[in-house]
Amino acid sequence: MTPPERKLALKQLGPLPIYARVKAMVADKILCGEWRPNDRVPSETELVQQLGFSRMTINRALRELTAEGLLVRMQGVGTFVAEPKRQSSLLEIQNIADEILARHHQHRSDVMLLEECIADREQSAALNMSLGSTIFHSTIIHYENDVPIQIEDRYVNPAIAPEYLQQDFTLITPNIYLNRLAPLTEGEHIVEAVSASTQQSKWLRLAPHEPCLLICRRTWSKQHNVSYARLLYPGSRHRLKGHFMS
Amino acid sequence: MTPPERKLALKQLGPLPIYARVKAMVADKILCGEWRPNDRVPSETELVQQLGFSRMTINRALRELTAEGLLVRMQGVGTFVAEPKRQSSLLEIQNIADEILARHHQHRSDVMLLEECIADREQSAALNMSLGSTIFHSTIIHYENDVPIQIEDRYVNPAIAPEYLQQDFTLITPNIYLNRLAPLTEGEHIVEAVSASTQQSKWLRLAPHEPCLLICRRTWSKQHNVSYARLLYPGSRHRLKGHFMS
DNA sequence: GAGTGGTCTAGACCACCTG
DNA sequence: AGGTGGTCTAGACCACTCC
Repeated sequence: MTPPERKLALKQLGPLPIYARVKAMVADKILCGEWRPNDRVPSETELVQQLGFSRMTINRALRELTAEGLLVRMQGVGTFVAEPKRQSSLLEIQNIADEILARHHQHRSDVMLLEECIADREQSAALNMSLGSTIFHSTIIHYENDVPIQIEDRYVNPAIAPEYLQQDFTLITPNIYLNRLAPLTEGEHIVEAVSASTQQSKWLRLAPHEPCLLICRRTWSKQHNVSYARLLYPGSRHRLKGHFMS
Repeated sequence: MTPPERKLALKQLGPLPIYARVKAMVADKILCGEWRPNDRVPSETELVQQLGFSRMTINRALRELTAEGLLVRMQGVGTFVAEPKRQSSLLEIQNIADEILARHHQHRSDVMLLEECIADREQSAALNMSLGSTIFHSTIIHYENDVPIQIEDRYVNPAIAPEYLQQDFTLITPNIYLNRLAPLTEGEHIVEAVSASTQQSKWLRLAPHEPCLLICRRTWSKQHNVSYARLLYPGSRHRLKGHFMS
């Protein structure tokens, strides 16, 4: 690709700021395997010439990718693709339907809500969108042998999954559906213990004051923020387990 | 402090780059409590005038502090001190004292119990010892700035740490002590949400029915099972966070 | 409209590494 | 010496929020 074409391609990537588009381009080459670990990445000067943006902008893109662990930089030497990180089983994104089937139990889900909504502060922050954007929202109850085991509240970036509201989530979980559209490359979990609301208690058939495990999971596909899920489990019916070695 | 003095103070901070010194100054004011959560931080323009550096430099400092979670910024509104987060990594075995010190807070612990006991079914299974073996047991409350944040119930294999009962665990955490004796090579976490007992509620100063996060952690050193810890956190005062890439 | 943060530029100087 | 990343500046334009 000649420099002007490359610049054009970057410009077509959407309304993202330039540094973000440069990040996306570089991350893409790394994640799709075109640039392999320990490969040398073009220098800032080269990218300035190739892409036609100022060095500060290129520098910001590469600096942030370094902070995110995709690149390694050495002053006086150059910029290189980092070795991929190890992953932990505790953090595996598991599809709840598969998890239940693996226990040889039956999985069923009820879709309680499937709507367009306006992102509030928490949701917009989690999806990295501006406050008041239109996003998709689903609320689904998952059952294991007819015992409710999870309430899945999911907020989805409509740019990634424009047909989200037309899906039948009793047949396919949002997790699987989204993974087909945009294979996830990155995720973040926050786990905490909370009390359930009255509505949630009813849906999960909880004993009074029964504690719940709340897992807030944000997922990315390449540089795009795909969805934000709040998974609520009855404390008595679910645990998270993880194993690691050093 | 007048602007010239402030700039001087920053210059004396050492050979760090300017943006890092600005970060340190701002972080310092937040962590020492001079700027409290939700306080407004001077705008970029104000800092440019007060400190005499260019706006790009100030911007980088504030942007990185935002990424680190110390600040929250809203376009058109301003920059504010973020609510402190109490969270730890899902992946790493962290020593709670270090974790608290990393937040620039004070750590203190009370030893409530330090005894020899007979392993019950759960404990013997966790330590892979026979039912009825003699094991060591400690119960310690950890405080962050005098707020109780964790009850650590730990069961230890006496073969690995014969002097366990003679230690002063207000000076060194069991975690560190054991790690020195037998560096851990393997671990397992089980995370769940539970209610606290009456005694635990009292120790942690919990509101009625406040849910808690329970982390049961087994650790190994080489082939030897070292200890089994049950870490109980108030749900409102602690989260677990994990990040991964594939 | 005034103030805020978000971004971008064109140039500059420096420390560092390698030939 | 020449290329690399690391930093800094002075100015600019924009989108956003609040009054």
